Amino acid sequence: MPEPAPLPLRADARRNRARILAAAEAVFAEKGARASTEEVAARAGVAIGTVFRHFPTKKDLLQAIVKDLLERLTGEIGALAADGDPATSLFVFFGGMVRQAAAKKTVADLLAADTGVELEVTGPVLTLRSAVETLLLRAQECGAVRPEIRLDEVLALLTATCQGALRSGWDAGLQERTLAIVFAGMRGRPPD
Amino acid sequence: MPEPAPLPLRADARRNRARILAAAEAVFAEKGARASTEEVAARAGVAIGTVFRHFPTKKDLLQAIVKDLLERLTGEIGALAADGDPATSLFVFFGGMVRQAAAKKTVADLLAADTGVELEVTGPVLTLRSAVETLLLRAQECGAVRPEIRLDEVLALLTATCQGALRSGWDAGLQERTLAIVFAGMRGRPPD
Amino acid sequence: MPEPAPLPLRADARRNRARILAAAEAVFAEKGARASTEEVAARAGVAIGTVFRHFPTKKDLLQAIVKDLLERLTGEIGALAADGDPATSLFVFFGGMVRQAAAKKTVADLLAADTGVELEVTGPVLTLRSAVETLLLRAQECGAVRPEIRLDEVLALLTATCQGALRSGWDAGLQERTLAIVFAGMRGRPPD
Amino acid sequence: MPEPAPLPLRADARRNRARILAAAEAVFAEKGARASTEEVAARAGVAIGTVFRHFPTKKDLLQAIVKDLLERLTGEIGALAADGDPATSLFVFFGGMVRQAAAKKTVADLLAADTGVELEVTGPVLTLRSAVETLLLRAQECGAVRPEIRLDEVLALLTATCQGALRSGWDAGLQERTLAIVFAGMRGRPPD
DNA sequence: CATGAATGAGTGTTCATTCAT
DNA sequence: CATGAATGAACACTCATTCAT
Repeated sequence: MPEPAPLPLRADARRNRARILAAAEAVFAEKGARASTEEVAARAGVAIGTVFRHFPTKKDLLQAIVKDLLERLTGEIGALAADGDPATSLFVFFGGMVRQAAAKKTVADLLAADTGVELEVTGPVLTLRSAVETLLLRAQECGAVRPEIRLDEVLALLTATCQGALRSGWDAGLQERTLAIVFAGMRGRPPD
Repeated sequence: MPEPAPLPLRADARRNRARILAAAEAVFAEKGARASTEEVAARAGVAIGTVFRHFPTKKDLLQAIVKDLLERLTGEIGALAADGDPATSLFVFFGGMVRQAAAKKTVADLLAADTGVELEVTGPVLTLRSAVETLLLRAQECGAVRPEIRLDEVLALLTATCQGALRSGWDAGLQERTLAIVFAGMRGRPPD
Repeated sequence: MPEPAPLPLRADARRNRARILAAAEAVFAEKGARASTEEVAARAGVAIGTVFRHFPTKKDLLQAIVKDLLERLTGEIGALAADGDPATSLFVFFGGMVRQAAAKKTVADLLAADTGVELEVTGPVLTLRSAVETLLLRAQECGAVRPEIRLDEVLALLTATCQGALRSGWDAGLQERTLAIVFAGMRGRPPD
Repeated sequence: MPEPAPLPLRADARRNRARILAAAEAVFAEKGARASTEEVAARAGVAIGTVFRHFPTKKDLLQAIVKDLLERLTGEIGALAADGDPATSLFVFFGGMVRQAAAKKTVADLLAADTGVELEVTGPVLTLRSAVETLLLRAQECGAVRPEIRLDEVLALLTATCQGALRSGWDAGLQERTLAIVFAGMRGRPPD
């Protein structure tokens, strides 16, 4: 098991780490995972060496971004599970994620990216899974999603739709109509 | 308009062209469009110069593969439109494509891939579109697909599902259950 | 000593040889010695193999062109020596060569070209030398060129002026004014 | 306008930059502009990447050499204009340049070379032009150069003679005798 | 003999990663 | 710690030359 990320002590180092992560998310969102590490450094306003001090390989940097993202998503789901309407929360979350995937390359692209390396983020992914599961179960309890549908299918549809939205540049209308079909499939009846 | 691919005349050249295409499809399927042209050459058992004689740039090679593939798909659809049951043909084709995407990275990955270059294959894509349209209209005529669904959504779902299947490595069961949900959405009623 | 160029027997081969030489002269005149042999073949309307059958290396091809050129020049000088005015023939020849160098890259460029290989054309060069010498001696006899000037200087000035004209793209006026200065130097008195 | 060459700040980088420039001048002087960048790197004792960090393209490297050279020449002329005898300064400079061209391929070869790319060095060239103009005007004022001769002809003769000296390998004696003729043409009377 | 496909060493250039300053 | 210069393997592409058809 890799060391659990020793937090840097000096304030400027922590600040740099954050700036690098933000820059990396922006750069990779814009240009995909093939953007060069140099560009991330430039956007972050630090030297290339600093990036590699914080993230010894490019893979580490990508993993860190994805982990951040997964945690943020898990948080959003938690909020929905606490306050949201059980019948719609799953669809709200699902739709939001797809809509944002179309804007940022990050989510879908990095989750299964064409990096040539496998990003190891199983931990955060599992957490996300169970967060989504909560939404799913609650939706099924009130009949908003057909009972035989499992978590795996929901996640499969989620990643598929994100990838599709991302890579094919759907416009807003197409996105909504496509989601409507998927949601109808999950509900087991025509869109309203 | 660039010259429409000067097909080689000599038998050995035609053989090599085919071997290169096959090798390229295999290599890019396995490692994505970032695999090197050298590797394609090696797999084809030819020297690097031979690859570039047949396909002057890497982009040309990728385009050739995609074009081949689109034409093959269009052919399959034609057959279904001729002989198949209107109510199921669309689903048969859709499912088949997703299943094959899971095996080969080619389809979805190359169609909108992270190549850094835009592949110009609009012609074959349009042909494919209208082939799919035929299946869709016929399915709608017999009530197998809800009438308000348009071609664009079908294609969006198709590419999304292929991408998902491809990039996330769905197993056969998951694939079928996911497709069942999508098909239910298109039919407007629960899966049978 | 290399074999004295075994003349090809078949008529079509001889024709091809001539077409290749003409094409090579044109191509190299236009684009310099770095133009590809493929381009020569294309311009000649033959396959690349045919070029290499006639001229086993690119160097051989360049040599052949230069030799041709030198022989043509030697011929022109012979004509001038036979019919021309002794006082002006040298200047006529000199000027003509520079003017043509400006139009064609051939002369000057190939004579000392940046080919990376030394073209071995000593024989034809010696012949050309003695042809020019005739013009020089006759010019000196009638006082049109200062007596202490030697053949080497004339040739040096000739190649220098050709190179200059060629590589720096002099316009017609500049060419004439520059030649006037050189000729004044050779005559030993101001230009008329 | 491209950024004006971000001069490196660190001492080792400045040292490397200088070594690369020196190596490039030597290599290109010896083998012409077609020598490979790799060879420059080897001669400079650095890795290939270092050359490209300092000069992002081969063209940039060539330009840097030429610019350096032009500035050095302009400096020499400035010194002559300040201290030298007006009647001889132009000839001293002209002769010096030709003599050095014979030793180094650099000057003439790179100024109008067969590089395949146009080197953009108009700025430094213009500066050099006006420096030479100073020498010319002063020489004409004291009757050492005929008044109708323009700057363009002087420069034309200069580049031509450099090219000639360079590409044909004149020996010292030939060089001097050839220059004597050119100078006689510029003075309008026989060499002394 | 002509053809033109195949070869493969070589070129300019990029970029993740290391390490001296 | 940060910096940014150095490294060098890798890549797309070219072209003189060879050789099967």
